[in-house]
Amino acid sequence: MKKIVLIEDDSDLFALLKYNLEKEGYSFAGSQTGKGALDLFRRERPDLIILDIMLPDSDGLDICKGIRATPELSHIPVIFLTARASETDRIVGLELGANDYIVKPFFVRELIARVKIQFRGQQSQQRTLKSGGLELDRSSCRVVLDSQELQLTATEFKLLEFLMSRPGIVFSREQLLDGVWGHDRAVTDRTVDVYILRLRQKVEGDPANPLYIRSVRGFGYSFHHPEAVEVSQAAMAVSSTDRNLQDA
Amino acid sequence: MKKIVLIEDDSDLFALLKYNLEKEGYSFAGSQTGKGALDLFRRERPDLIILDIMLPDSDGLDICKGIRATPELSHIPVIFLTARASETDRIVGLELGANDYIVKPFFVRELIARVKIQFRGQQSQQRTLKSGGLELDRSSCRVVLDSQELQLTATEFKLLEFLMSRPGIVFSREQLLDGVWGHDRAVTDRTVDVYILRLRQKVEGDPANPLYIRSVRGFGYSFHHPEAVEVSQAAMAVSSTDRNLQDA
DNA sequence: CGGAATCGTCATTCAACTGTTACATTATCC
DNA sequence: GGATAATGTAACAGTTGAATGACGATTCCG
Repeated sequence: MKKIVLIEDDSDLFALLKYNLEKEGYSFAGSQTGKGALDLFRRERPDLIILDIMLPDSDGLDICKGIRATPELSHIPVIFLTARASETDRIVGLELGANDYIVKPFFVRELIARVKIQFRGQQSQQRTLKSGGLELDRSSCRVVLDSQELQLTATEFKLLEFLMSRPGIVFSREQLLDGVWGHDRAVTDRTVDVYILRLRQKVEGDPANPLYIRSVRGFGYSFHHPEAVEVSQAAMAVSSTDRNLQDA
Repeated sequence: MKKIVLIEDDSDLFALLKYNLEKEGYSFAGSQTGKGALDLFRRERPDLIILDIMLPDSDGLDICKGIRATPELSHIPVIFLTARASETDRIVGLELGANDYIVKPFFVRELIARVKIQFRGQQSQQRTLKSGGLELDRSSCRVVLDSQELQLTATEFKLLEFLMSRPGIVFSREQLLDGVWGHDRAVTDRTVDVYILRLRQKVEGDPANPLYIRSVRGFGYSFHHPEAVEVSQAAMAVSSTDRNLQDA
């Protein structure tokens, strides 16, 4: 369930959007004042922020700057909401790091549509993730290894899905806990190790020689990148020229 | 450089956008007719498509549907451009898979800003650092030298990343300890020497003649500036020619 | 209710990494 | 050239980090 936080001082609009967003199935939180907005974000860890620019007590642009400057918030998409329609206002808003900019008055359904867009691209809408003999189907929550179905638990599945959807990228235990267990977790980071172990026991033919899940000492874990080999081969073609130069 | 393809029948607007997008440094292609648009996309493989909805010969919405239905194109972001401003039109456009929707008349700078948004996130920070045959990938924590992967420890990696991300700049041991080990370190500054040594043993072909990591006596260490490397390689190429000449 | 599956934690083990030291080597200055 | 300081290098002992097996707690399900 995606969580949205709204900062909007107009009570009518606030209620209207709250109603519609909740009806769409989003988890909702909000405030009618800009004061303490950043603290609210840190507490709620929303997946999307909708921000009125003109607030009586503070400037939405400043809040946005604050979001982008806070490491644990900087990745969250921001949609600006405003009555200002001048060119410079729009540009400033967008260039400040907003992901979208909606001018009042607007259609609620358009806002909903634009909210959905922010969530679309994030999850590589692929229904199935494949790598080598490993295949994960999101819609049926099934994992198949070499045409043999595996029995994964819910947590194991989510962890594998998280890793497979971002192949090659190394995640710290912290990031994995955030992504798989959720930010309001109460879980030790060592737990990740254990789940990686359990996953490997099911997924890897030889758990001692992991083919899919890589440990990166001091950093975390990553899923094997399918293109890693291709890339290094391409690099070889190029760099051989360099080597010839040096050899000469 | 990112490539953008524009489908827009209005000659004035087409020329205006072409001019501005190219001025922004984007590679540009386009057509003033909707016919054959999908073929154009398949040929050009753009990173972004800007699509007028109202075309004399075809419907932009259909083209968008076609994009989303074509596997090799489906991931490409689409921005709709249109004079239609009714609610249903906007919703349909957005829900059809468009990533943004701009109503005419619009400000060119706003369009540019919205184009940039589509590309943001993809390259929030430089993912890979390159210099000569040395390549460091931040997201996968990998280092490749002349197409051969190196096994670096966490500290070695962080040190190399620190230096490579600021090529040419000389850092004192103090600064390196702050940047790599953190402010709350309890580490002797001679430790830096040892890690530089270990890095050189892995990174430099000939540790006695460092190509990448330079010692600056009395000050500290620095990574070779990319241009400096090129120059030295160029010099090497020249001198080898000389040698060959003399040998001949 | 009972049993099984799942969850999260803990303690242990071992290999790898870390940081220090001592000593060798090199550069710099007079 | 020789004294001196800075850097390079090798070896070491302590520490850390990841893999692993075992354990109690919780949830699920009949």
